[in-house]
Amino acid sequence: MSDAESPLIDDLEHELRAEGVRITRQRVAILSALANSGDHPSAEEILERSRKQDSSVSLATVYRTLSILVDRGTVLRNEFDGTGARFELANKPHHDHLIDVDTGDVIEFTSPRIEELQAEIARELGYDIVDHRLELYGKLRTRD
Amino acid sequence: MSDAESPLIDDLEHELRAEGVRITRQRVAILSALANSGDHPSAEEILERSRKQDSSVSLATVYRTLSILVDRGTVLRNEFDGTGARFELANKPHHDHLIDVDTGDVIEFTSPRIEELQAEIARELGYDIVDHRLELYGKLRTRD
DNA sequence: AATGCTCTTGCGAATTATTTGCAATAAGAA
DNA sequence: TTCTTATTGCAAATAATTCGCAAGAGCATT
Repeated sequence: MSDAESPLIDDLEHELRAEGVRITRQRVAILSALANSGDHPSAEEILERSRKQDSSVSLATVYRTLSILVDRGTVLRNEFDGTGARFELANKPHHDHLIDVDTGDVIEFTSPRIEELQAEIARELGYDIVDHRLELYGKLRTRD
Repeated sequence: MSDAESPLIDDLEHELRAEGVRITRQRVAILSALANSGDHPSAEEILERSRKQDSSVSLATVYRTLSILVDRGTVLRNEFDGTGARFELANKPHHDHLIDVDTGDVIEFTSPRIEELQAEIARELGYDIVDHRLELYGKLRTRD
């Protein structure tokens, strides 16, 4: 059993260190939890998952670390339903979300056309977009 | 000085009454506050504004009433920045929002093209859209 | 207008999600 | 190893919203 981390975690650590962010056990555990999550975990879920690697992680540290990572753009914060934020590593290309209102499942999608239209609309209104949020809430189409 | 309410409030009252919702002083005051607001007030702001008409309104009642109105589709709930919900009467045609990140101003816009694309994307993923949220966060374009 | 059944209200306490103060601890440079 | 300073865990503090409950209205009926 090696202690070797994944190249992804390794890269993130180096980037962070380069910016003067100290690499603590807890932060590595949190980054790992995020890196190993294919979904969009809440702070509470990230706490549970990172504790498997380092049981000393506390919820306050999860929040503090997420805050740093979100500010740096390393992590994306989403607020899908209004019941707490959900996070994901920002190592994938930009995408928006479709939330299944029945199951809570989150599906990622991209639409360059929509992005273009957004920029166009903002431009017409005299603005430059600094961020945007597009969420579709849907029900699985059935043929009952 | 007449006590006559606006036709809008009047209509809303009738609709609500028809659905068995009791029309209380507080509810009328809250509806008026919403009807007279061109912006997107928070629950706290709606409390202040409705108290001008009926000083007995409490924050709990504002929330309870908003909840009823949102469920009925009479009022729309937005969560722009994550610091509390903002509400607006749903008597205007559908629109999305562009939030000025510097001033907090909210500009409404519509884009039939984006709506179409959203439906198309959902359809391709096997879903029917039941709701959606599109928010653009922008900075006023300047020529400094 | 008075009655009564039921819904609504105000109040304060309870929740939920997140942030903060503080003393103890650990990173990382020397 | 040592030292300086950032980071941590814990518990208490916030912020936004919801809830329990007894008192107080709606409104359909008389």
